[in-house]
This record gives sequence, structure tokens and C-alpha cells, in this order.
Amino acid sequence: MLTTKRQQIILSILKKQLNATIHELSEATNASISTIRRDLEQLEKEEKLKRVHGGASYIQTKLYEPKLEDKQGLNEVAKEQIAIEAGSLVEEGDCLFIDAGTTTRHILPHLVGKNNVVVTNAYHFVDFLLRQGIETYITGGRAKSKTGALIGVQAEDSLMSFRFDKCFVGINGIHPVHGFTTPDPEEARIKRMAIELSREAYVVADETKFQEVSFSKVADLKKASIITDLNETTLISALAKLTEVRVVNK
Amino acid sequence: MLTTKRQQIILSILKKQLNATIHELSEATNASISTIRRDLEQLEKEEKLKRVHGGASYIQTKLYEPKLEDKQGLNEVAKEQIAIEAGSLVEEGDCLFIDAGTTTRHILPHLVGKNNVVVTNAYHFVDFLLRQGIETYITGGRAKSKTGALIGVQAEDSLMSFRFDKCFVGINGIHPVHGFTTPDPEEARIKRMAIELSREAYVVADETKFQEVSFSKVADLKKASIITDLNETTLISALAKLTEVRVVNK
DNA sequence: TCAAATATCAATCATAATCATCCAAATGTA
DNA sequence: TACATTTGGATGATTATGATTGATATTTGA
Repeated sequence: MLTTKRQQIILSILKKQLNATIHELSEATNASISTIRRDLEQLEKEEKLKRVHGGASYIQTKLYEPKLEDKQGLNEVAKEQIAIEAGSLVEEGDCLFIDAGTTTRHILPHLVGKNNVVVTNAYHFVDFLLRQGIETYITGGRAKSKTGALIGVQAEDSLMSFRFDKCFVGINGIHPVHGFTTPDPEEARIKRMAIELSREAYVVADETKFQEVSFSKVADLKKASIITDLNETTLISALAKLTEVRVVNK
Repeated sequence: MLTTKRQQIILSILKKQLNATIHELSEATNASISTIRRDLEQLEKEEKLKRVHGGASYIQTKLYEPKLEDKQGLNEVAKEQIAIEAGSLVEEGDCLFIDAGTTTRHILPHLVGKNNVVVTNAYHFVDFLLRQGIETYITGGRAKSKTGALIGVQAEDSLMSFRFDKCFVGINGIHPVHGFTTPDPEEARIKRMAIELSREAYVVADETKFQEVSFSKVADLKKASIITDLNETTLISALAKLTEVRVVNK
């Protein structure tokens, strides 16, 4: 086996399980213990991993390392591209609403240094936003464990006291006739309110969300622009007659 | 098993339940008592946890008023004792307010299975509460990075829509004449409101908070009972004339 | 409240696992 | 073939582990 190939295997194992023993790696690559040792020595010099007694550990590259389940998500690249586009729309001093969701989560790192005020209904966004030095408000309400969103009358009431320059909302279904839809009626109400309270509203959605219809209607397509990685020209032009569509390339 | 892997497991257990016995950790990692001791010794040097007799305790990294004693995690045992007492006061079905703070944080693990509804102004409590299966509401408001509390008019407005059976509030200063005090005026307003909205109000405070006076007055002593580890009989009996004092022994 | 019973602690030791280093065999290259 | 590189195994040195011990700390029970 090629040396570089073997080292790639080592790194991919570490990326997956964060730690590995020398023996595990030796077995996975059919190389001897000594060879693995040499690989680890070299890869440590290149700062690709950290050696520990008995094996090696993955080096967390960024401050925010995406959680394991995120990392394995199929559409991570698309989400990141969409998030970059969304971030580029944000102007100095904008007051923003950012909805709970995995795609919207990706927008947060692209807000640095623009002096924004961010309101969110996702309690787990707050830490990250504060660490970036962004003035952060959170809506009140009942915490929903599955999506990490705040919902209910308290959430709606506290949302009412804000007005936004722009909002970014995640969505489950986009359909030319049925508009924007999402499974949870209470979440739908929050999304609808956020869109209504914004000067400019954007829905972020990767290609899997199109032609889908979910239980609760959020709004008609014309109410918000769409930012997506969708790659079907006919569908895009059909939607473009109803609202603005910003397409990013994967 | 890799040493680093084992230590990661230890830290994740502590993060989940805030404290653990040596035996628990030994069992969870299939390592001997001696090995766990060595791990704890090392992790304590790295300030990743605080050792206590019989086990270890989680060090809360973020939220903070920088009192030296707190920083070094010296009062972890006291906080846990206070939290146990607080938890024992909670009855089946109670609707609770739990204030942001390091001592109040310790109360959360003692709420399991009592079918409570919890309202909090600490955005970083939500994850833990939801994982315990507790119905959780959060006040809205501006997020303050130092203490992890939600403050401002939005927080006050959303707090107004609740009524509590019991509330547990952290405090910086307790003084027979000046009452309960805390540094931030906006946090003080939230604490005061929570106390007013509760049928029974409790202030949790370790011994370092007594005879201290801070900038903003929260309430008179008579407004809330005190749960503490204080060990000065003269001071306790003086305070006991003004309000209920529940003393736990370290 | 005090002393006995119990549990936990730090320190030490023998054992086992892993390490860095070296060397010879295997492989790749000119 | 001659040379450089890579590989796998062997060596003593280093480190991690688990059991033991006497010293402390905590709990129990009268």
C-alpha cells in the first residue's frame, strides 16, 4: 500500500472516532506497528493529529467544530454555500432575525464584524453569537428539544416587540402552489411572524426541500426570497416568476 | 482503552451529571480505581474538573462573576449541598423559576421525575433541562455573555406572563441591613420580579456572599428564604430573625 | 457529642504495555 | 547492479496500570 494512502486512512479513522489505538490503525491498514508509529510521528509533525500514549487523537481544527452528526450530514457543502450567500446580503448595522435550523446555523460565522444585532429563537445559537461579540437577543417561549426552537405564545409575544432589517428562515417544504411549509404549526407561526416583521425576508433551503409540502403553511412564496443550491433550471424559472430566487453553485 | 479516551469519557459524564463518584467512573470506563484517581489528579491540574472526596465535580467554564474562590472551584461541595437541599424542597408538579448562576446550575440534576415545569433566564440551562425530559420555558431578552443571563425589557415582559410555585435565585451579597444585592441593575430587576411572582422564594448562596453588599438592591431579606452552607451561628441567628434560613452542612 | 467503623486518600511497587532507536530485509528507482 | 527508501522486528528505556498499604477523612451508632 502507498504511504500516503495509508496516512489518509489513518486520518479518516481519527476524524470519524476522534481517538484510535496503534493496534486499531495497524489492523485497519494491514501495516505493522512500527510503520504506524512512523506515520503518526510524521503526521504529528504536520500537525494533522496529536499523538497520545498508545495511539493518536484528532486535532480539532476550528473553534467551533461541527458536531459529529453535522459532519456526516450529506448537504453540508450546500448549506455552507447557502450560508455564505446569506452572509453576503447582511449589511453593516443590520438588525437580523435568524431562525432555528441546521442551515441557518451555518450563517452565524459569516456575521463577524458587521456590527449587527441578532435576534434568534434558537437557544443553542446564543453561545456562539456572544463569543463572536455580536449583540444577541433571544425570544422567550417553550423550548422544543428536537429542533432546538422556542415556540408558543411567549415566543410570539416577545417576537412582536422587534422589527428586522432582514430575516433568515429555514423551511421544510417549498412548492409553487402550496408555498413555504413546515411540520410544526407552532414553529410555522413564528416563521410567518418573523417574515412579516422583516423589511427583507429570506428562506434558506437546500435542494431536498423543493416540491415538498409539509403540514403547516408558513407563507406564500412571494413573501420571501429563496436562497438555495437547487440545480434544475425549469423549476427555478418557474419559482422565479413568483419570488426572487438566489442560486449558489455547489 | 486509550488514556485520553477514558479522560474524555470522564469529562462527558461530569458534564452530564455535574458530579460523579470514583466508583461510577471506574465502572463506566472499565478502569481500576487507581487509574481513575490518576486521571482525576491530572484533569484537576488541567483545571478541567474539581476533585471532591469520593469523586469529582464539573467546573463551570463560562458563566461568571470572577470571585477568586469561585474561579478555583473551591465551593463546589457547598454548592452541591445547597442544591440538594433546594431540590428536596421541590414538590411534584411545581412550576419553578430558576435563575442564571453557578449555584442554581447545580439544582437542575435534582429535579428529575418530579414532573415540574421550569422557567429560566439562563439560555445555557435549556439543553440540560430538555435532556432530563423537563418541560422548559425560557424568558426572552438580551443575552449577557459574562453571566449567561437574559436581561432587559424583553426579559421582564416575558417573565411577567408567568407565576411560580417556587423560585431559586442566586445572589452576590447578603446583608442584614442592605438585604439581597447583585452587581448588575438589570439582573437585579429580573431577580426581584421572579421573587415577587413566586409563592415561595429561595435565595441560594454559599458562605462567601454574606456580609457583602453589591451595587444593586434586589429585595429585602424578608422577601425570600435563604439556603446556605454558612457556618457562623451568630450571623445565622441574626438573619433568622429577618427571614427563614436553611443551613446545610458541608 | 464522641469513638468506632467505614470509606477514601496519596504513595509505592511489580507488572504490562508502549515508546524511541537501531538494524537488517524488502521494496522501489536509476 | 547499485543506491535510496520503506518496512517489520528486536532492543532496552519509558510510561501506564492495578493492587497494596498505612494515613486521613467521613459516616455511623450509641
